[in-house]
Amino acid sequence: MAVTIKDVAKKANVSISTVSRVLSDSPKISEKTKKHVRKVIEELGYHANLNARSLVQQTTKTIGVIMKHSASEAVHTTFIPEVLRGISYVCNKYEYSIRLSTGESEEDLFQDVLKMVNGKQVDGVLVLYSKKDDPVVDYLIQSQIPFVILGKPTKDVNKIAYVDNDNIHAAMDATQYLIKLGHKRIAFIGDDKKYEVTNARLAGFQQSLLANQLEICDEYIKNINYNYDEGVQVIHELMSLPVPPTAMVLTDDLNALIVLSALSKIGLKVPEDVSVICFNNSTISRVSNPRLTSVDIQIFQLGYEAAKTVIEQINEPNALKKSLIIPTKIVERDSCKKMIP
Amino acid sequence: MAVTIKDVAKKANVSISTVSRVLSDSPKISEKTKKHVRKVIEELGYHANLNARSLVQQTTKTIGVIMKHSASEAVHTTFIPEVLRGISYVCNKYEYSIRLSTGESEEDLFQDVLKMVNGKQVDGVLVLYSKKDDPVVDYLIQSQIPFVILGKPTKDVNKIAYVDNDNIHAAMDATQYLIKLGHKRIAFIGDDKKYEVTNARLAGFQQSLLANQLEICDEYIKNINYNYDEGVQVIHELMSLPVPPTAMVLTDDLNALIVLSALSKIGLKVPEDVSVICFNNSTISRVSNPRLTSVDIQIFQLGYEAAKTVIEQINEPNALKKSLIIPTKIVERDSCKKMIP
DNA sequence: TCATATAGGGATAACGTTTGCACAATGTAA
DNA sequence: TTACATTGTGCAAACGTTATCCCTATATGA
Repeated sequence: MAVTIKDVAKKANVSISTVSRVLSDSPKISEKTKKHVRKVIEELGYHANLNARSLVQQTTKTIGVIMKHSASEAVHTTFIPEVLRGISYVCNKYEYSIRLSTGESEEDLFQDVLKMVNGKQVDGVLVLYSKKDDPVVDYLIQSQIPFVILGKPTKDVNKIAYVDNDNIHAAMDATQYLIKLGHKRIAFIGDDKKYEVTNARLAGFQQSLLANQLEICDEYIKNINYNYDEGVQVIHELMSLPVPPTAMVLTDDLNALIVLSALSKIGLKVPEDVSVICFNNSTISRVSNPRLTSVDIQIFQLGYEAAKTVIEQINEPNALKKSLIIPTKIVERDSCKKMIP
Repeated sequence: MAVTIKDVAKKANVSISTVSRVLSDSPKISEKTKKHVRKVIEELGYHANLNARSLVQQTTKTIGVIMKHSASEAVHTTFIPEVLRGISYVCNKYEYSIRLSTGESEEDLFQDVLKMVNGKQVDGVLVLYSKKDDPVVDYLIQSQIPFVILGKPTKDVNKIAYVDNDNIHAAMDATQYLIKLGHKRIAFIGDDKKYEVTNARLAGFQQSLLANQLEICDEYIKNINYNYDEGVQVIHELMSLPVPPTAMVLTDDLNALIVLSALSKIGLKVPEDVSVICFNNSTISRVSNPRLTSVDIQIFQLGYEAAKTVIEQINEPNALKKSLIIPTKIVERDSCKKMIP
């Protein structure tokens, strides 16, 4: 059996209250006693049982991190490790730990969240995606637990704390970037339409075209679900159009990698024949061939701020549900080229 | 305040023991009472406090997953999401949940493990890497907690349960594959030498050369740490050798992607000028340009089996510390070519 | 001298469960 | 009728902490 506070108390010849106070470095205990108790703790290799502590303190020092359900194609993205890195960084700093959702299907995921929250296993929750009619978010609101969404909520925007990029603007910037290079026929290739990011970016793309009096052509709007064959198909459709696009906006760099390959397969060169700009600026953008001009959404920072916001919400549950917009920046590399008129 | 078992008991006019028994579907309770209590539970929206349960049952139904420390470059790999997917799958099935390590440095990581294990927050631990002189593993052994390593332990192989590929053999296969295509000058580019995988693969590579009476040339052995510039540098060094290699074995497909770009940068084509085979067969291999011939190490399966083994160890702590070798398979794509003599 | 702070630490009631034991009510066998 | 299982339920002791209240010296001030 593990060594408990009682064992320490007995061996140190003090009460368990004293040991507990030493643990929390209470000023009510003399330095002498502290030193003595600490020595015994050391000797016995004692470590507090955090479940017991959670039980009485009604707090777990743990946040629940909800990823997309694991059957989703999007979990392959380099987004996950990087955002986790940002979250870890903060959690480590504030001495919080992470409980990860394991749901395979959306329903599993929901049950998982239920268990975490109702089971009092977490003090707050961080949802790494945003989509319409998400039962998870509805439940979180109702449960009153502190939580933040990484992404823009689809409703109750004022009641929910969130951390996001301004994806509409970012997409406008990206599109504008291509337009400035002289491109007029620009395609948009998104990923999973279920999630809000994709919609926001599409909206930005369209607004930018409108603002520049360019025609919005439905045939230029596609999506790929991180699947090679699908990518080949989409590129085929796009490039065999009577008037094919000369540039593309991609919402993810893994998809951009696919597009790069698909274009090469039909003998088209980037950026000579087609310019490509993508979102995320993850490692992939930096190392592909050609290297991708990419909208840096600062994934680490997103995770960092999101985690920080959750912890702040936990510590001040009645504080304003503030939302944070992380700036984006276009990182120019080798995948875009000026149109020769 | 949250609704507790007492509230349910009161409202249902039964004792808390009865409610508890209904919760665990004990045969000692009549169907009638069960139905009634369940209805009350539903009405009140009651859900057991899992901390309290953990405390009395001395079990958490949670496993701790230890990644490499988050400052490590390797966390960018597509390995993480995929292995997490495998782990999630199993955890979900067995109703376990995941607590993730958050350590940024190696020391942080160690403290994190200490906290998890000593704090009784997990029933078992899954270590996602293997390296020499790892205090984490030493501690896990000493603490007697069930744990498994994903990778080959550097010592105490018989006392530690692990799940791994046969990396030596896999590397031999990969090398042999190139040799069969007629290559005689083969380079090896690993990643972080700190971890055991890299060493095993290097060993396999060298053994294969030996077995084929090919010279092992130190200048052909390099490594890249998921960094573009480093990759460019390494490729430069390699290809400006008096006798440059005609083929390469890479230990990671993200690194292979870098190599692809670096080669292209100096005007060399894959597979025409240089053949490339890599490990992991993650999404990247499938979508790069050219698509990479890759050793499929079955990442999902690794995660799946590792998690399953931990849970088995938890349920039967005295069972043999069995180890599992997940088979590998070369997936042929477009990055290797027969040498024209 | 007495009254009164004050510092240091002990007892004990929570926290929300599970579970071994006791026990009442009912059924069954002799 | 008595004795004894059987079935269903309640009581209360754990689990390992924290936190509130309380007590006892000793020091301080008048």
